[in-house]
Amino acid sequence: MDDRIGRLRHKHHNIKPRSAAAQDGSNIKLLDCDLGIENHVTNIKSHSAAAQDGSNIKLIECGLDIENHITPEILDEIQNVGNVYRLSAPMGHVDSHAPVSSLVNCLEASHMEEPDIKMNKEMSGQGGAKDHESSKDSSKNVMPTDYFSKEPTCNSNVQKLACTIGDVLIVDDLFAARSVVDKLQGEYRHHVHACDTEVADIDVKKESPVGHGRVICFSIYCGPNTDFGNGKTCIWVDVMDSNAELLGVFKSYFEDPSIKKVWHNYSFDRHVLANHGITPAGLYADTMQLARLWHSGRKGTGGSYSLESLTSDIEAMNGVHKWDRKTLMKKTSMMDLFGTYKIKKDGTQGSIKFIPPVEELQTSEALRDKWICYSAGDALCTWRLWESLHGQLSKRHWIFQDKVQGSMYTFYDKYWRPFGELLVEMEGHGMLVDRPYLAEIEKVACKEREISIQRFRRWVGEHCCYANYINVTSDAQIRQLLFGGFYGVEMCRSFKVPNIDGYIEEGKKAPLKYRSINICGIGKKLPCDLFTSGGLPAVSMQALRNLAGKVSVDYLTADDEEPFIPGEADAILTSAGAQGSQKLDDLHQEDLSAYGQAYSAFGGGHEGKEACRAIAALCEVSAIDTLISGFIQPLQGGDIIGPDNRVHCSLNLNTETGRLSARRPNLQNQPALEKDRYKIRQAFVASSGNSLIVADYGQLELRLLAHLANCKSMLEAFKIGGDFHSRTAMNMYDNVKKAVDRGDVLLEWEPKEGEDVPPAPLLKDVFASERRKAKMLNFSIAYGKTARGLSKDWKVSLKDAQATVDLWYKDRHEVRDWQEMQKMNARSMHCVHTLLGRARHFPRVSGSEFMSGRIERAAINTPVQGSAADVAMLAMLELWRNKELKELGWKLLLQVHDEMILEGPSDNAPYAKDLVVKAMSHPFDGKNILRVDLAVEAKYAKNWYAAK
DNA sequence: GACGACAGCGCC
DNA sequence: AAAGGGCGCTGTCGTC
Repeated sequence: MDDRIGRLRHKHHNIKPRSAAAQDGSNIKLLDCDLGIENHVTNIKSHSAAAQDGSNIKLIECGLDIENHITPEILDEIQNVGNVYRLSAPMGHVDSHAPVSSLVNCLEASHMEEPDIKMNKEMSGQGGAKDHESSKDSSKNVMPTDYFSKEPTCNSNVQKLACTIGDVLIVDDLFAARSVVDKLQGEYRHHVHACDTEVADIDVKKESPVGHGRVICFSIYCGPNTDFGNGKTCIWVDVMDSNAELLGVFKSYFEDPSIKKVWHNYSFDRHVLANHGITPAGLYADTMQLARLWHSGRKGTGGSYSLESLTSDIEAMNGVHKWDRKTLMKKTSMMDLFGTYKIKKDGTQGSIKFIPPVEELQTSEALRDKWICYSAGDALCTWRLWESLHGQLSKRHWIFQDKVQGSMYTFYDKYWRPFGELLVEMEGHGMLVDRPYLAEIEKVACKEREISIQRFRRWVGEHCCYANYINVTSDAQIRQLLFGGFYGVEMCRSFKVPNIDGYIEEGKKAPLKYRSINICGIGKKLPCDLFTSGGLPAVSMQALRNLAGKVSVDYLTADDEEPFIPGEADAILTSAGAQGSQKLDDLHQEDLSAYGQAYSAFGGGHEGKEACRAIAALCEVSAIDTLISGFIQPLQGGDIIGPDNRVHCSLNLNTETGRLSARRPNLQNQPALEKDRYKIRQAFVASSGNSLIVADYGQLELRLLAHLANCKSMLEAFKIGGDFHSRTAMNMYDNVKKAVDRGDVLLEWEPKEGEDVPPAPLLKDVFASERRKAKMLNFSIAYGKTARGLSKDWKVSLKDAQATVDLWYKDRHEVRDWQEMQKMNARSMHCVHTLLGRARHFPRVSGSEFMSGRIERAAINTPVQGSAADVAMLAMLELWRNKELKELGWKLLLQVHDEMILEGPSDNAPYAKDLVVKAMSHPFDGKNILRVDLAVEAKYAKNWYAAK
């Protein structure tokens, strides 16, 4: 216990006499955030006076409507004291789950530097030489709190490194290596060890460290109270070239599970070490994930989660001991240390910096010392960052189920540390991809794409002489063609395009690689109701569909080729059959309502139809294009395919809500079944003798919303089971309910033995539009979608949309109350919490009570999405730890938020599937503590498509 | 040629 | 003024 606790105790004594005066039963709670002690006080005035006398008390009012208990004058007084925080909740939610307890993290958080108000996305910029995980590591990036960055950059300023060469024990022979390992595994085995590697032969922007990258050196630091000779505390080991065998000496050390190792972005180092046959064990902490837990929203601050960025953030390093902070140095980026300007031909200094290859840094006589300091500094910085975040997270209460379960560091130990280990294993396994299949599919897709392009060009040719030059994947060119002359788009504009047929410009003798063409508007004012954020007419799929209508491109008339539908015969019947009949309708009935807005803009008739068909062809092109360039091609690319023919994406805990994200490639956005016209998911297969189990949660987020809001109607609907959206529709519309009550329609129907036709029509058929709306609302409401947005989507008036929204809330008022409460939390505490007690912090809006709608929507969505992420994580840990599944040979490969994919032997797949379902539906240490059941559906098959 | 902004789109 | 949360990736185009 440090003196901080002592001070707080003292404060607590100050309060006590006053709280004793609290007699009238009013329910105001005082919660000392740092200690979690609750008092009941009524005498607000004396309490606030206590605060004024210099003590640092936080008053929290919770579980009731504060205005009923405190007069405005008193409120003013309290708020003038400073350091007063309050939370109020609507009446009727006194007992609620998150509020009382989950304040604590908010209070901690409110002392932190707030992110910039803009919630702009971090671009996918990649960091230094080795940061596998995205970490903005730009040398241009100067953070507001970065007082180190005032130092001169570049050149040989070794002092500014975290350590000097004199601190570093350089290990480059067997004798030294063995003696160091002896100390690490002997004398210092109980220390916390920070480790870091430097890696060559990898392009972190493209390649996975699984199967790529070679360790050329590594560094270890295990605290200041060590001595590896002559007072040296840092270890740096050269394992390049002739020293490669030294790595083997450290194998037992890295694999020793009893030695507590801290890494910054463990995933990367672990995979690279695995390339050398070393399987690190003893993960004690990953400072990158600690930092995410500490504060999930650093994206907008100008910094991110790179070691450099975190160690230069005074708030992140706040937990470092005082004696250490004096000498605290941030990690300096490679660019600052080793970047040099290119010299142009004329001898002047260029403006582009470049960094020599890491091998050169390590071997160059001039740079080697600096390189060693840099590398050793990484371990040192990681250690200090761990120390700081450990200290800070240890002081934050972890509250789950209204009880303090420990600190947020406890949370890390219990969940995110093992989860981190699990994720790394999953990355290591990867998914097997059937590349020949993809190649086949690509041919067909390209052919279909070409047909649609020709269709479109044929039509364009009637309006523009450069039809063959137009780049159909250029938004700007399409916009120019369709909207030139209207909506603020100039009439004509020139574009630089590849000179495909050798056009020779005036005055030139030979054709140039590029030429410019002049694209003018088609001269008809097309209606436009979608615009980009920049105010220009949108040419997105949605916008083009509005113009084209539902007409589809008919390949048979365009070409003698049969349309290609890959896959099994039964699947063809379901998907192609439906589309086929749609086409026939269009042809035979001449249903003009199928044509979109372009029809009348072109005066109807043949012209109008042709315009619609052409724009539909363009839609087709863009749809096929995204499949080819986004999925089919990259999955075949050598960049991401490992030596084992498997794809090893990286799985990151880098989201605001605690969901996972996947990168290089993103396996979480593979086309879904309905839209997967080429069945890309069939390319993800199990290896020989194995199957995939794909297990899905049913309506996970909605179930959590029902739980969190304690919504009677929703809980009831889930309890009864069946089609949730149909039930929603029934509860929204009286006429639907009556029809159901009368037995005219069925809510849902499970065919029983000997039945093949339902005894009455189904709700989803009879009241299709009602159910569609209900379904849409079910998803939208949790995201905070407004009536305004719905009115746009549904093309109805704001009033009508609002009325429909109100219908949804009719029997779900608890949801509305709960959402209001989350918004209030966000407003007053600047944070909200998930089921497991993780916090998400929101930026303060300076000098104004105004809270942007975006923050409010995030506030109501985060507990839902984040809690679902918590449940998914718990489920994964259950699956991972399940002894039976392990013995049967099943491994987790991928998670797609509410879907788990495992691979294992086909012969026990049916049994394993049941184990998976059981584990997932009871993710809380084998139990389900929620107010709702967790529905899980699972299948097994040889590939991802078939198992869905 | 590299980089970043923008638009757009895939998933849950 | 805009008004659905959370991601990653690809393409184009302007700029340096």
